[in-house]
Amino acid sequence: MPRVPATERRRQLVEAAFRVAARDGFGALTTRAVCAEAGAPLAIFHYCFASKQELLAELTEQTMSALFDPSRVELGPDVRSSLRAVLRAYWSTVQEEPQREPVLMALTQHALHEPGLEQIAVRQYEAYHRTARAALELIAETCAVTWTLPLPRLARMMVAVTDGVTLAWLVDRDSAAALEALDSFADTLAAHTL
Amino acid sequence: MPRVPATERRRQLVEAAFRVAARDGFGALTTRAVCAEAGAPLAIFHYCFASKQELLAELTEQTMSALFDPSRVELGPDVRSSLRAVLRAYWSTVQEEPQREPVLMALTQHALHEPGLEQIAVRQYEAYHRTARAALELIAETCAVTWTLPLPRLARMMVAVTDGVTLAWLVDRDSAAALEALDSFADTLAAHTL
DNA sequence: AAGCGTCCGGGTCGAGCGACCAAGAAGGGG
DNA sequence: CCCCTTCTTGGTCGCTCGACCCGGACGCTT
Repeated sequence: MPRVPATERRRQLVEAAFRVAARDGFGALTTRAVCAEAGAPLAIFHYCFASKQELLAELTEQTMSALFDPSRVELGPDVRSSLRAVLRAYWSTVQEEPQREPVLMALTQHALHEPGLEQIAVRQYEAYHRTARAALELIAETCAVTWTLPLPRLARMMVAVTDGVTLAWLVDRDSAAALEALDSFADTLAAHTL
Repeated sequence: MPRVPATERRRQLVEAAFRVAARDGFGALTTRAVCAEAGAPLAIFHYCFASKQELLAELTEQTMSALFDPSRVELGPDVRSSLRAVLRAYWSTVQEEPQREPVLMALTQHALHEPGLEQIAVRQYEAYHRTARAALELIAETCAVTWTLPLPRLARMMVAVTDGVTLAWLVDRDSAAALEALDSFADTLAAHTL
């Protein structure tokens, strides 16, 4: 084992944890599995992290930071095509890294029932809603329109759409149906502009 | 412990399992916790179930059977109000038994990564889509309209809406925002009629 | 080259897990 | 009445888990 600074080791372990959770499921995410995946002895773990919870918190943050960025999407000329572009961009990130969303969902699910981790799920969804809101504001600005519904509500709807479509896809892996649904949602949401 | 037929015991254990999962989270759903909740000795478990997986399968089936039934919803005069009625009826079942959806979602999540349980999640979502489709057909018939999108796609959208809204609500427990989102979705989906 | 803070790693502890067993109690049918 | 199926029960096995300890190796500083 090469000698490596602790912060770097932490990063390695977080990455290994992601791979384990993605490949074998959240239930298989044990300290032993993480260390084995990282090719490190078991005791490394509690040298780098005070507890497993600390790893989970960092794993969430790390995975969230790779989140979809709406400001890099090339918007269309009108609201409808812009919304499609945003949702399709989200979807392409899901397809590119099909493991990220399941891991994030499992982390949310886990955090909801784990004392001391609840706020992780809350911050996760605050970030989702912030992202959706930013995308909506960007579209309104670019296409020179105003939304006829309160922005927070539209943002919630958009997060619900992406979450819902993703969840169904996780189960049946019907990518075509997922993309169709997202496109149709883009059309329906576009109706809420003036 | 009173003497009780095995099938009845199974039912008791499934109910106890639901209470444990609802109260303490899916991670706390152990054979010991279930038996303790049912007030039964541990060995009862493997007398009634061949394995823990068998309990989980039955728990899913049992919980699904209490699912929302769209045929009992009083539809409105037009598509928009009918859709609102259906979604609001779904939401009221969520509010009445706020534990059911989290348990079902955790079961789905677990089934996705557990060999031999994957088909449970698939059947779960087939049931969801069937239910949504039935509701949409009922609305079309009652309001004498036709949908301008393929029924399977609309059904998928509806399931995505309910799942997405429910998921966000599990995190922030903002019931008002959830209901607003559902109402707005009803309005947008109603646009897809001729 | 000596010293010291940083990092490695084998080994282990107690708790909790799913699964199982053998013995015993209940109770209905012959 | 006894027997035999059905159900109950305490105990325990083998395993994995998170957490931890401590001796030792590294390598930078002085």
